[in-house]
Amino acid sequence: MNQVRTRFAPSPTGFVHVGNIRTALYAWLVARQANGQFILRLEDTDKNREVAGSEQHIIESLKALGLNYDEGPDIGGKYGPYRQSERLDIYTQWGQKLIDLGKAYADPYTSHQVQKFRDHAKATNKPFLYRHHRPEKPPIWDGSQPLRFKSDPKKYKWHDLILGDLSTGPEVIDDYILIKSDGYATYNFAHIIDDREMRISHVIRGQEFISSVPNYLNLYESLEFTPPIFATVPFILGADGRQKMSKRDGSKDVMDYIKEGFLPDALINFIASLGWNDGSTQEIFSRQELINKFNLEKVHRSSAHFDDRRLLWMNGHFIREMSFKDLTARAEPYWPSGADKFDETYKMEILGLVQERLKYLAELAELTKFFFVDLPPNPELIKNNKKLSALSIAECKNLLVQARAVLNACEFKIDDLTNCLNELLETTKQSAGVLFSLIRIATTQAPSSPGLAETLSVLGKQRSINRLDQQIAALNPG
RNA sequence: GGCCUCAUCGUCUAACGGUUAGGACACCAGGUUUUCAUCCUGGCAAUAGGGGUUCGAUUCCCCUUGAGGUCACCA
Repeated sequence: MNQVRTRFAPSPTGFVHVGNIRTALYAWLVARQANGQFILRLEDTDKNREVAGSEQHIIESLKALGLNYDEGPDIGGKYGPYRQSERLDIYTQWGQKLIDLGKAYADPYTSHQVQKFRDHAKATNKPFLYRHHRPEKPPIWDGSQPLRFKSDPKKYKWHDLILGDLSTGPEVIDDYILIKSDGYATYNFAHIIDDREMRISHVIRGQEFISSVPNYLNLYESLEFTPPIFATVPFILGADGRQKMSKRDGSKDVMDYIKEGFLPDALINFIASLGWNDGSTQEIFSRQELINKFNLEKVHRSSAHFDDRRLLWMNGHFIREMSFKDLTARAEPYWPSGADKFDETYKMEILGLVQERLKYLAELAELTKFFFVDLPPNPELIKNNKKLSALSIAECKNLLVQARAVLNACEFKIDDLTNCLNELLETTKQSAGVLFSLIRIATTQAPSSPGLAETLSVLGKQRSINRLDQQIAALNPG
């Protein structure tokens, strides 16, 4: 019936990490599933913590992941402005209304005095409640003092789509600050006004807010607002830490994952399944499947750990599944230096060989370097190779000389190469493990490569023979 | 300390109160004529502890333990 409208409301204090982006993703999925709207709102009411460039960075991150929003600070919308710093007069009006209702008052204490109250509470191991110090005759609010909510402590029971039925006693209700002495509203006030004015239907946010909900309920009542639907998403914890993932403990900027060549769809799939599952054993979901199947009520109540290894696997899976055309476009920025001197056909052949072994696109450079530059022979590669340990340098050299002769007489098509290599196995009486390792090292100077025949075929005859010659020349027995 | 939340393999997770507690990642072993990767097969590995309720508990209730959040003129 009612239009579904969800929002992502970050504060511009830096980048967006995986924990943040998950609440954004869930909100986005809920909106898209219901053909509703997804809104970006910037909670920039703390000038001290603001980090320049954050807004752009957050927008860039959402776009990179394909989490498009219908209304936001850069694109506007029917219920703007979408930066809280531009909505100050709205908060002031509602603040004044609360004063008129006898539900808000000016805080007469200095922050030093309040701190003393707080210290006392702490020293006696009691939770701090400002309302125990509520002034009897507060001054007229002139904007220079903080404006506090005059709470009405009582028990609350409410429903959370994820956590279920929740309840608290009156002891958690307090007189909190609505508008700071610098004129900016606090989150606790601003988001309630904005959610109302922006017609937000579902408030999807992290667990850190759960203990504030009863206070919000108290304010909704005073304002005679119908509360939105709540969905409280648990934390994502760091890989080995138990702490909530945050910017402090080194959690990565999602843009870093994008830059390393993690695919948006893989990232979305991975993040969505961190704490959500449709009840089946399905692991891989397309974006559309996620939209169709996502359900807030199936989001876990417990927090999940972030495990890169699973992300790596999933990203590799998406890379292998993607069309070659898409891969070509995505891979473009990741070629090793020097690759631009080669033609597209050559690059495409190489990309075809490595598609199944890329875990993230930034690996492309390292994996394909030898296709573009002649690396100097590295004696360590032969020396450290287990299969080659039984051979002397002279024997290696001899085998390579024979290989060079046969390959030099070979057409460099896959079939021809396979035949030549098989012939070589018979004449040299070597196992494939030994012979092919040797040739592979000589022609690639890399610890690993795609299959030998494929690699040689793409490398081409001249380059391959040259490299064999180089390796042979570098092998000096004794 | 008060209040609140959470608890299945190392990790992500499945299981109308009835399953040999399933799948995936990772790891280990084997296979697909070299390596790495892919793919296939197999293996290792969990219901935090204790009480109830019940014919029967991973599942419902209570306690304990452990973990996290919150008690800001931060969000």
